Amino acid sequence: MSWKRTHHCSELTLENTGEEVVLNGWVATRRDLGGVIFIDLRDRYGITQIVFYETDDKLHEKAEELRTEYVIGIKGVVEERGEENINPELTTGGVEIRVTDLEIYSKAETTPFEIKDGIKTSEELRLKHRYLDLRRPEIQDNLILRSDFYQSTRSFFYDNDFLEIETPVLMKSTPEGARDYLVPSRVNPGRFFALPQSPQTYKQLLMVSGFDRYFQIVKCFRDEDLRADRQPEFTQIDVEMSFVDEEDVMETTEGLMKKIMSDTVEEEIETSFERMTYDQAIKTYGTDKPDTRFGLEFADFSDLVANSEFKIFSNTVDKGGAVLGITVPDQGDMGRGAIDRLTERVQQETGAAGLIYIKLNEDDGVKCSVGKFLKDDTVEAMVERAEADMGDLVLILAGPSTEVYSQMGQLRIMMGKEHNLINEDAYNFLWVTDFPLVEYSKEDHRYHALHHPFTAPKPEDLDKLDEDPEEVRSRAYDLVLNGYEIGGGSIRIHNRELQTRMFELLGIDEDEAQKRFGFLLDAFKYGAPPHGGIALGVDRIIMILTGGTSLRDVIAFPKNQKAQSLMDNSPDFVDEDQLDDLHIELKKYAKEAAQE
RNA sequence: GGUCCGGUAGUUCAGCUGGUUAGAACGCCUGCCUGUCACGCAGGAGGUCGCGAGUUCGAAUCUCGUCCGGAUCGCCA
Repeated sequence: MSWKRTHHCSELTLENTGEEVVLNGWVATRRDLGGVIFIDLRDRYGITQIVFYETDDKLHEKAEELRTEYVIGIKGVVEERGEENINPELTTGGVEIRVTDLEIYSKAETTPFEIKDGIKTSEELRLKHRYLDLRRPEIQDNLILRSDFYQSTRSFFYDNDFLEIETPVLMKSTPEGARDYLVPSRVNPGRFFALPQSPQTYKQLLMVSGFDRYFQIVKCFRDEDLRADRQPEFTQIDVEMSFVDEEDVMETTEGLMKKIMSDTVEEEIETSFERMTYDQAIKTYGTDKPDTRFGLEFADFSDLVANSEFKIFSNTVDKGGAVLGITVPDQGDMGRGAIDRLTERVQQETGAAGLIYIKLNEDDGVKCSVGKFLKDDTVEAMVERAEADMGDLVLILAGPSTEVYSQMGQLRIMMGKEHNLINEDAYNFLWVTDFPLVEYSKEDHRYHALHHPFTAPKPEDLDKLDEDPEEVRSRAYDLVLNGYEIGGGSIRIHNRELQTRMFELLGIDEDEAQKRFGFLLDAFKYGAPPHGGIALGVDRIIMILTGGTSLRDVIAFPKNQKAQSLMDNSPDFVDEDQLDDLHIELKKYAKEAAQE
């Protein structure tokens, strides 16, 4: 039996002085001074110092047994600490509990790592003993914020007439897009369910059913390789609305984010968010998810150097490529060695062929690394366009358009981080709009939907759908926060004919379309409202709000880079019987692995 | 699947031009200590140097292979 606690560990203050209390918790630290033993008692709310005195000899003797991470209950009296003994670090720092009775609920072995913030232990060890890692206050705080986030989200949607409707976790596999996680069907030999990459088709069907405004906090699954900001199972806020256009969805999303920011991190943010077209984003930041917390926007020198004698520049422009520059402030005095190292790094990390620069400093004036091939007034014009001042450094890359923008984008981020140009306290929300509807895949020799096959094209671009599909813009929008894509959505196609045309464009013929998405096309026959929506990445947003850089710190039980759970060792091999039930036979190499 | 980085005490790391008994800090254990809160002091235990092979008189150190972890590219509509 455990004693019922009267308070938690961050509750007691001077106002409670003299009260008899019961506390439960874990021993965080023990400071045994001989005649007196101090214990920091920890629970998820905080820490309270409890004290054992030698004069209570039996109790003191028992207290000497206490070790880190023992789980205990104590009865005691709240006492005021002396002036010089107050600990300003703790909310309970003005008091301590003079223990009158002690119960040890559970002893603990020495933990593989210390239960405290800021540990340097490998992620492997932390994941293996995740239940211990989750005791650490900084991880607990992340999950507490996550809980607030859910609360805030539900309250926002409830207040705005949205319905929370669950969609199936076992659904039809749609090979379009990411790889599906498959679940075999015992009752239907040879058939498989897929876990949803997103409830996309279901939420559209809910619109057809007339549910008008839907949201769901939902797990999604993608069987692709992992990154620090990518887990195989992740959580989305999935939203769909009928009789709306882009503006309505964006406005709703902004309202949601405003409330979440206020409820979780107490930031009162401004709406409406900044907007930028896809084209603009690529041309000024080299990415469709620009981090606008710092400048370093691209300057395009292509026209200035098109006819220059420097062949790398003129040839690049001839072939339709671009010559781009960014101005790094106050780095005009960068030495030769540093620039060489930077060049090598840029080549290695971005794949750029080389790095050209213009240095502006008091000693050398304006100095371009390829100055002898360029006219002075060309360099001057470049400096002017780059808006570079004395003391600045202009970094230049040249190459095919398909590569140079993204390379420059990477270089921009590299410089932003290296020279501390990023305002870490800022939350920069940004809408990116006017995405291309499709892009051509050289690998598959066909067009791929940039967003998904249900995204509506812009009406004014419809006439280009057949002869110039890559020029067609879509009614899609992405929400970007501090350089992370935190959400994306679109106005959908609600017309059967247009949807069929779209499938055709993507190389999915009528039969195939009917087989894969027939249910959706059929639904559209019976009166589909215009509709659109968005999906927001919960894990990523929380990662940003908690100031982290890894999704693993905001998910209670995450997977490692190989999509395994190190704690419970999943995925794992299963019995032959189980496979038999599922009508599955392993390939030879898989069987061998299973037998090891 | 490719590239890069790492694997030495419970933890973080040092040792790596090959050479006596593999070190430090934190943690852990024991003792002392009545005002600590990173308690202090004294002492102590703790190692398959990821694994396998090779080179060598001799390998933590060099070579190859392999396993494990991470970052990144491909991939992620």
